[in-house]
Amino acid sequence: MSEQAISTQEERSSRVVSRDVALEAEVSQSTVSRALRGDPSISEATRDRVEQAAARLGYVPNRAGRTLRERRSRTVGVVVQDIGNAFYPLLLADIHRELVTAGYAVALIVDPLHRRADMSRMRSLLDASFDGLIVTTATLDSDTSAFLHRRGLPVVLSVRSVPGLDVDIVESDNIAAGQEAVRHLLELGHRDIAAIMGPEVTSTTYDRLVGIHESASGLIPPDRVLHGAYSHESGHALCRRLLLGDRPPTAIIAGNDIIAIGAVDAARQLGATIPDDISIIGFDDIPMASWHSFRLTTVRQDTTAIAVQSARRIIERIEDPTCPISHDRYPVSLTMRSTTGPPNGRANSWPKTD
Amino acid sequence: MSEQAISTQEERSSRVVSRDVALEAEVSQSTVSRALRGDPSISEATRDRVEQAAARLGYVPNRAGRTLRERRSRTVGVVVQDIGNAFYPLLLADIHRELVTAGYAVALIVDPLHRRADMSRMRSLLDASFDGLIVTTATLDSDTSAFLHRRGLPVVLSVRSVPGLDVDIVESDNIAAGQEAVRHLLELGHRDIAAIMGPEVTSTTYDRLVGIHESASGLIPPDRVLHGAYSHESGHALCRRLLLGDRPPTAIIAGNDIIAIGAVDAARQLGATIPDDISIIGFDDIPMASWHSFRLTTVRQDTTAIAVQSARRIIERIEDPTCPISHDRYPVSLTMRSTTGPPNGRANSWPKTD
DNA sequence: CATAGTTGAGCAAACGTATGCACACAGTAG
DNA sequence: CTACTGTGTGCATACGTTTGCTCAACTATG
Repeated sequence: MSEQAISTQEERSSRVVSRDVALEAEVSQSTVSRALRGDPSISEATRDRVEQAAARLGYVPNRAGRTLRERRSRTVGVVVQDIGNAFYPLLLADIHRELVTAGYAVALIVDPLHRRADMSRMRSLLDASFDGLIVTTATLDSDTSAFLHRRGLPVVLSVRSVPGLDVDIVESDNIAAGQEAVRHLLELGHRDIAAIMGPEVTSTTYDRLVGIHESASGLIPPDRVLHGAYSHESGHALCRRLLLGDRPPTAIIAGNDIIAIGAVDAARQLGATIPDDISIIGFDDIPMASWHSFRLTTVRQDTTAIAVQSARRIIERIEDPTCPISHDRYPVSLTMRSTTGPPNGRANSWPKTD
Repeated sequence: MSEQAISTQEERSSRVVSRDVALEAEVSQSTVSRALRGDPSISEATRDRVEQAAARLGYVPNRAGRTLRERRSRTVGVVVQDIGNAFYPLLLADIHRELVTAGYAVALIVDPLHRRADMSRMRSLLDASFDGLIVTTATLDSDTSAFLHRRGLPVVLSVRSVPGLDVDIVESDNIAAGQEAVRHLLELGHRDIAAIMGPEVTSTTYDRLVGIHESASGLIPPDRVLHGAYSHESGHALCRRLLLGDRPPTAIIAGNDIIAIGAVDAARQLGATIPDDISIIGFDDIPMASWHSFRLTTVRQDTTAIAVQSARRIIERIEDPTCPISHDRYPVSLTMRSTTGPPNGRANSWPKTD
């Protein structure tokens, strides 16, 4: 009871709690809560008084207290694998904007979730810090998302999917994307096509390959399909290997734009002219693809739409856990630029440099 | 008291709390807490029993509860302006790794903090969600960081700084960086140098310009210094303006690598040869700078060191708020690649295309 | 004037955790 | 056999919110 004596005005700097506001406004603590949350059962006069007191003291409600009481944190975790990859920041920015607008905070979880080993870090996702999770790192060989989901945590799989899971999924029509890429190259007259894809365990690579093989009808044998990371480095190295090999292809399908740009760099480094000597096509259409130095032909995916929808889905699922599972698959579209063209008949004039 | 009857085994899926574990292990709730936190006053036998019970039930401590009780969230907020900018994901990845290793969670705050207007969102940073903040968006004209800091929230300014603030700062020696860039160009023989910088209100641009002017000793008049966003687009547009203007410079200093690459793209688009017709130098040395298509000469800053140090500083400050203010300034180094060379005497052969 | 209805605000109980303090029990020394 | 140290647990409280319920004070109505 002696605390009342102490709490005057000078204690503003550190932590002001609702009881302090209550004292200042000469009401009860519950009235402060209600007034600030806009409860209609509080008279306008009281509300004013409370709001002014709160402003005077610089009160801001403690999140942990609210979370504990409400049993919801209003925070969504976004799991990303490699934010160094230009694609993810893009996605993240849109997801973030959407979630913040809806009143949710965003926690970033950079993580090699796919490794089963790291259970301890996975556990920590269950500590009720998050009302839900947007997972962009799902892999076909991992049951992580399934595990989280089974534990009752709302989960949305974004960009990548896992089949046979009763989880919301937001992705592109990657099979169509693969088909589109091949169709474009076939129309240009290419018959000798290779692919530099991402990890086999990602649905993006898997589905795009399905589409590729569907449209190429046997034209692309398994040994023409290489796998690596979704990185510039990988695209560079694997393209180099292809071009320096026995029988260089006339066209390369890259697993995404970053790989494609790596491939472009490797080809140029070897003295090849794009698209005359070698055509290269990517997926995604990240901003970089349109830069003048690349002008990359690519199968565009609507990243913004996926981001926005992922955010909306997770919110929907959080607020009504029983709503029906959804599977959104967004259409893709070919964006023609300057890295693809008809194959030339002549013998290749490269490598010019070693 | 009747709850005891209900809580058997089946309630695992949703939320298991420490009291449930207590019942399962036949100890008190406090013993569960102590056992799981490794309190030495708990006997090994009991600890084992508790741990097994916890495992059986899949218990994971509730973060909000702990935060409330401990009055610390073990969460650090990282404020970023534009994660679409390749530089920030890079920084973020390192910061994230470091913080997570130290047991802190990372919250991403993408934010135009510099606008005074948006006080409401700033307030929410004070809700005790964060034990501290790493701010990478500080601008010279904003008192946001000062405000947060004055409210007792530990703050570290990373990458960008604000002078005259008693806040920890981790940045590069940007004045030296500016000097270095100019020195390199002067040594190559350039006398007609222009600059395409970032926003004037950022310390990075400000300091680099200070260094530039110091070393150029009047060689670069104010009208040769352009300002824009730290973006490819801005670099592209401003470089184009320079090259199409009355008296194109022989060299351009770009505010960072993204701007530089934008400039490179613009120059190439106009048919200029780099570095023969125009030399371009950037700052940062992001991975992209070394890609074969650019091979950008740039003044390297040690992003990883800054990231790691920022993380360590904020932790230090959180755990001992009274420790002395630090100001780390990391050295930079010129990385010579292929976008700079001696100016050619000939009349420019471009623009070749309109 | 008494009673019912309406409005506005307070009391108190959670939410799940960590921890100071009390205390029971064993073992040793007196 | 008593007293006295440890050693290991449990009790109870506090962290800051939100909210169901109670209740006082009015106003309107019979």
